[in-house]
Amino acid sequence: MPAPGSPPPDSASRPTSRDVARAAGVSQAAVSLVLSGKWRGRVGAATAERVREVADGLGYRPNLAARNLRLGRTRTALLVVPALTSEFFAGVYTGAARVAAAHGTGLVLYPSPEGIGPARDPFGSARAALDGVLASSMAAEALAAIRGDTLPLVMLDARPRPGARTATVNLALADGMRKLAAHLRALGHRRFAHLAADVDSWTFTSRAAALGEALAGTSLTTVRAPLSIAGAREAALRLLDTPGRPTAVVCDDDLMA
DNA sequence: AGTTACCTCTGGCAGTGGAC
DNA sequence: GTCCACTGCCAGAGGTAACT
Repeated sequence: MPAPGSPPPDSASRPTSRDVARAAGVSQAAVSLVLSGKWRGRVGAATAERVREVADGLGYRPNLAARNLRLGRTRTALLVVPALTSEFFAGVYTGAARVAAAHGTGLVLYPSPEGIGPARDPFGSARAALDGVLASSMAAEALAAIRGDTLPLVMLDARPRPGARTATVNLALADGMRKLAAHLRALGHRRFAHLAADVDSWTFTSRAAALGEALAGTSLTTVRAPLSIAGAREAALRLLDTPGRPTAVVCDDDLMA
């Protein structure tokens, strides 16, 4: 019998549930039930208390690799974003991580070095390391290397794919543009410019279309600019230097604004 | 090339004791 | 003797590395 608090002699490194079982005088299965909180009705209260005490004394921590192996899931999800230069993505991560934690799942952030292009698999075998993938402002096709055709995928701010096994959460782009246009019109603006991000993605294309529709019948000039402060500034200066310059400029992104 | 060990979890089942 | 609730154990699955 090992001294309380010290690992049994045959335990080469960290204690296992088998060590706890041996020290507590119960089966390994009973240890599993107690420590996973599913013991009521199957293990006596006194026994459960003893198992917990022994586990604490030995410093037992479940082996996550073995648990993942047994359960076939890792309680880990990956959030892929095309960049970390925008506060928007920081907000996405914070919110997603909070909700994931509330469901007992960890969230790993992966700013893809390829931007919105096809993302590489950061794990080598993401399908074995993850339970699911979340992606913000990226096309589902760009995530093929990471998720294959098996990992669940939730897309944020991306083209909906009817029929595909993919959930999509989108902003109310058209409604937002309508409200924005109505607000600017109410302020008396009649000449508009759209400082559009020079990025070929569904969200920016959709925003442009929605804005065009909302401002139909007005003077709307669209200028494309790199998604950066310097690029947007240069494009805006050019725009404001033209005759009949716009009185209101709508930007695709906070960075450009 | 085939076998074993690693570690955890869980469905199914056996043993025990109390009530009727 | 039968039924039921409670308690705890057995067996097997899962991927990979080490071993035979």
